[in-house]
Amino acid sequence: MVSIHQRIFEDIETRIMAGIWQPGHRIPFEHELVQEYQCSRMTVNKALSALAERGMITRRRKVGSFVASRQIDRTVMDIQDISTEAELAGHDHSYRILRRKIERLDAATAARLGEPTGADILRLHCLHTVDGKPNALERRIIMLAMVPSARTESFALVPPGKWLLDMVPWSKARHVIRAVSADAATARLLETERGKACLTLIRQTWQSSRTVTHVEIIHPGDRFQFAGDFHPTERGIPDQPPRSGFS
Amino acid sequence: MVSIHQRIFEDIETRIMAGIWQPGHRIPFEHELVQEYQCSRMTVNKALSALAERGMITRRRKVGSFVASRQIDRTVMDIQDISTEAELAGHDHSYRILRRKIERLDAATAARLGEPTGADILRLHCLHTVDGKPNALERRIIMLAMVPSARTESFALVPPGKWLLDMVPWSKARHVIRAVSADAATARLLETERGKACLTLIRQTWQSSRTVTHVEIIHPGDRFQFAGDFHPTERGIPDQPPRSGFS
DNA sequence: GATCCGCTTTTGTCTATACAAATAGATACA
DNA sequence: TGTATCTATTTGTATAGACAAAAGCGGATC
Repeated sequence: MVSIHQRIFEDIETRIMAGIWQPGHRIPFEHELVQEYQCSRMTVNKALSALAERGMITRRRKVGSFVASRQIDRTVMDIQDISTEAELAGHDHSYRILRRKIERLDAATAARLGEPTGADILRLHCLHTVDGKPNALERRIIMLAMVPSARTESFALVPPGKWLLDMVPWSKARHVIRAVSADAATARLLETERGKACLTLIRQTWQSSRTVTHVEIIHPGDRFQFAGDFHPTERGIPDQPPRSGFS
Repeated sequence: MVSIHQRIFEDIETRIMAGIWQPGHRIPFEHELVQEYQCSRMTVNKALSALAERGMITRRRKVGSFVASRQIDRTVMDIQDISTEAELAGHDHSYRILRRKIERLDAATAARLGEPTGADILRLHCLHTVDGKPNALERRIIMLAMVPSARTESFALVPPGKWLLDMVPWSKARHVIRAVSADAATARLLETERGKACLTLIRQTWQSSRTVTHVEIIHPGDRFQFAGDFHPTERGIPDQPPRSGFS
């Protein structure tokens, strides 16, 4: 069920994480692990290479492999975009523009975005469909001062998110995830009941302190979730490489 | 000077970074790359495995390898223990144990966790309060085989999340965020209406390949959100961990 | 003592082969 | 028409053997 190289990896990882093998400790040589696990050197090598890749150990020819310096604990999660993910997973994704209008920023929205009232914007509403079912409602604001070419773009062929990625460099993004109950209009579009729990992702993207775009993506709670794995193995490389006489 | 697997890795990486191969694009099969580079499949496999490890491509048997989604769609958020998070944001946090019981894993839950039925567990339910208002309902399962000392711990002084963080090393965590409607019991505890949209964070933590704990934290949608900043770096985890908190 | 040379150990890479696991697609069957 | 089974393809894992590269070590030489 669990492969040998994975088991070796985990055995060593566990000992490092549990502090049984402190930073600087020499890990058994490949040929010793070959004896211990009764497998080939390539298998051991794969496990140790993976540990080195993750920065948990450092390896030096003729010297050996050593536990790297202390770990930095971080609990991080990554969030993937549903449309891209859907395509990758072999699902059918399509979208439809519900609204496309050039407006001026009203005071309330301007305050929310931290941009001046009256700025030219393009307001876009899209409905994303995965395998024939409505999966997400996208409500986007594009700052036309930052992306003038959006003024004439129809977004008929390329979804706005993808188009913007290719078009505009960005330097910062802020994400907010919240749960909201669907209002009547949203529920109708997403083909769900009113009041249904929906997962909303809000993303605002800046290019050097000026907003490029602000997007709100609303998913029905029963059709979407964010998921991600995390390995707490960010380890620094030791400043001075360990030497043979390390105690 | 540069090894073959490294060259293959870099060739593909370059094409992905330059956008020549867009997300979703199929990467040549291993046997095709073997032909192209005139090397063995193991060498190609090493390169592609490394790309998959880095999250630049996804691989599926019988199907092939594909360019993964763009980095902006794989944003990173950090998720902390509730009490730590509340304290950081300058809020007053307290909690109350609603249930603390040693049980055996039933078949359904066991399957969900990927652990054997009948294993000894500690089931813990906590209600977290922030600034006097119920903020989160925590439903936790601790595998007693992995954390024997939890059997006698009362969790009266230290919240279970924090206690476990200090107590048990972990090597992998999986997070899932979803939106759910509150059932009657949940709504009553969280002092909200039934059917209210709630944000649920599910986290399963492993040490090696064995589950340490599984926790479900349910927040009322109007009192909580996840938020995080993200700055683009090279593909991978950003230099500075983003923040997360209330607002 | 200093320098160079070669020996040895350990990791790094590569090959050719083999079988296992997953699964899309085709085929047979109820 | 739907379901079960088979087949072919692709990735995943493992092996045994080989040579290369890095580097510590000791010895020979100046």
